[in-house]
Amino acid sequence: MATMHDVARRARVSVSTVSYVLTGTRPISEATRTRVLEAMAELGYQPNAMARGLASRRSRIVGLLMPMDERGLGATETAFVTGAAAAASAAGYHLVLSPVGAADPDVVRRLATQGMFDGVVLMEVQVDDGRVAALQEAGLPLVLIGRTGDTTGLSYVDIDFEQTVHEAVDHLVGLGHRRIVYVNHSASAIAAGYGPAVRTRDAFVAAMARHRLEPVMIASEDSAAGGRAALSAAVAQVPDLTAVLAMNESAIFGILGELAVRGRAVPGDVSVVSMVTSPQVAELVHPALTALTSPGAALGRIAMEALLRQLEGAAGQNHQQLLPCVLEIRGSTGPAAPPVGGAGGGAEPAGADPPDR
Amino acid sequence: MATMHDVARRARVSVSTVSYVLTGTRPISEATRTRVLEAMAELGYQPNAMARGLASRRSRIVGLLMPMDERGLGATETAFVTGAAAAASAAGYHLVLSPVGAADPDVVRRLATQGMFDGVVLMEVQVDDGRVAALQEAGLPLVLIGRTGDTTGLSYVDIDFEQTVHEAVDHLVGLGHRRIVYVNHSASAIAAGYGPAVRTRDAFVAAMARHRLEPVMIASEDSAAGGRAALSAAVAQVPDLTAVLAMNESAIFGILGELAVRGRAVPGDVSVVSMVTSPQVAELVHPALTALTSPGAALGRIAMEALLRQLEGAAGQNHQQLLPCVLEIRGSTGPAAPPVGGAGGGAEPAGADPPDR
DNA sequence: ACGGTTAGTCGAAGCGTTTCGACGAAGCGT
DNA sequence: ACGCTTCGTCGAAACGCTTCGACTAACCGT
Repeated sequence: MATMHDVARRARVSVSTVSYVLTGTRPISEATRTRVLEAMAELGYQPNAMARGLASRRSRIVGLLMPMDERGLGATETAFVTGAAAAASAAGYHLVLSPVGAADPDVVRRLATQGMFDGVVLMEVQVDDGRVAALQEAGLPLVLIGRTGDTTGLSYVDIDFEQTVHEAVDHLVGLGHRRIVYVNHSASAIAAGYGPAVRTRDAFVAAMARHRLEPVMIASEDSAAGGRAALSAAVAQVPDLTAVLAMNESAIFGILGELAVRGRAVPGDVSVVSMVTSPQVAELVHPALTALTSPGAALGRIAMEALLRQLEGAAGQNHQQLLPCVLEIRGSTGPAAPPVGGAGGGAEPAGADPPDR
Repeated sequence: MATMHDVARRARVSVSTVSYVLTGTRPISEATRTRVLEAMAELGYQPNAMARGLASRRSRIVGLLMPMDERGLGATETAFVTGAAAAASAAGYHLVLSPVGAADPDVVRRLATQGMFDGVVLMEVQVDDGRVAALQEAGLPLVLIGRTGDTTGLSYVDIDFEQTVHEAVDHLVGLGHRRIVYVNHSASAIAAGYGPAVRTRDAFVAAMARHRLEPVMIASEDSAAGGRAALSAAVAQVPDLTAVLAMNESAIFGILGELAVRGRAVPGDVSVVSMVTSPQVAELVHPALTALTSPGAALGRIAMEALLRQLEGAAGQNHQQLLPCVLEIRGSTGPAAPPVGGAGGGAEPAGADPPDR
């Protein structure tokens, strides 16, 4: 590995001159500049990242802090990561992936004071999140994906859940649906203050109220089995439901499966809308899902860009931005079935059509 | 940020002593050790990662090099990443995610000579991959996930595709299937020498030959639409096929959908086996998919552990390991339909739909 | 009682950069 | 022709750590 000394010697200049050529912090004559550049090329010189980091107190490394449990990442989270990674790499920064549980602010504090990160993006933020405080105390530039309850003085990007839910509900109500059930994330997620779960819950209540409808929400585990159970619970509670709104990308398939088993056609008998879903997933089933597709990669990218801006320029103001999911109407929603003839729990006139999907 | 000097002063020892306490490279008396430790605790001292890296020539950072195109990562690749990240973090290493296209060895070379990485794991290796040579020239410890054509002198872990395909074929043949079509990745992936695509193709030919059956392979784009097209092509070519073997996690849902549309029941008329698939995905559809589930996280972990071993101990020999996918029989396979009588036997409980993740 | 180890500690020399203060040589206005 | 900036360059001091070569005691066997 050639060092700056080697380059300096070969170009017959001092080390500092070489440094100035590299960083452009001081004027250098065209003549020496090219001489230095040539020397570098000839030696295949690459500046040493550690030394540079030590001397300049800027590592050009940013951290992406996220929980990483056994079940891996969902499509949306993966999109955050790839979006952020692409943005970092494009700006010449390295991106370190750090698995940090939502519950250990101490690990976060240690990371922060190691001086390895110029700044961090924190994912999967809880409404009340100790890690945020730890990071702030450490004085580390910080951008959240998601947000805490109190966001004053914080930079974040997040999905606009309120808007997203309203759009979903409006779409269904516009089709004539009145008895709409919302399948949220798990009860434990809600209890833990998981933002998306909590915010969509509240937004759903508000959206339904606006239409003078009664909001029924079911919490569901994040799995197909959870979805099946949730749909059963939904039907038990609202036997004549005509639409299901789901936030839970994992549960949605269970919901569809259970609907098929019960002989309720989609969208003939029941319309289904999936929120915060990727198009690939929505296209997987037949009929394809009407969905609110999440701007995952965009969020990751925007968060990273905001962080880098904070690192480069004036550490000035915070970047706070909400991006709604966009409604993409596909085959899983349709006009509400006409007012039910029979009452109660009766099965449906699913009739002829086999419940294939 | 407290430095070692501060700790040393407070503990009334020299800087080097503090360092020895930290690294354990030289014996330190119990008395001073505790004195130093106390000083650290009181000051909230954290060693500076950059300085340590510079002085010791070991950054404790490893790279995970992988292509990251727009469409993001599949479930299997994501599992590699999380597995590797967990292993790295458990060993006190940082993991840098570097998006590098399969086609730019120069970017890789630059990364390698920057001295930021102690070693790297390279994912999505092509059969003939310039990046491997670049990394080797740079003398950087290296482990592959996947493998090149010639693996002498290389460390890698990979899925045992040969074994996996044989198991899949044997399972189907054991159920009496004779006309089996294999849906592979896209033609362009195969042409590019994408290992999984190439190796499964060859293994499929071999496996079928062993049973004296004719191997029919269809290349399919990685999407539901691609899967539908592939199934159509398959039926066109082998109208009375009784089983489909798919390698393409994205296409599988299109295949199932198209099967349903054509009124072929799964597994009544056609059995379906999905290879290199995660249980979550397999469970998404109804009936759940018989699948060969990929040991994704395990591969990531093993690769990382092999790399770290190489970093710590003797840079000795290479770690070369193949892990087969394990067959998990679910509802999508069954006995072959009796020698063709009529076609459509009636409606089916078709099945299928689902998602990714 | 004496050279030879060994345990425990220190001081200083790096590691490869950045960055600060200096300094000579031009170039400027007047 | 005079001081004054500005330009271009240099040397040296950090940055916070690891590591090497000493050095001092205590301990060993003989």
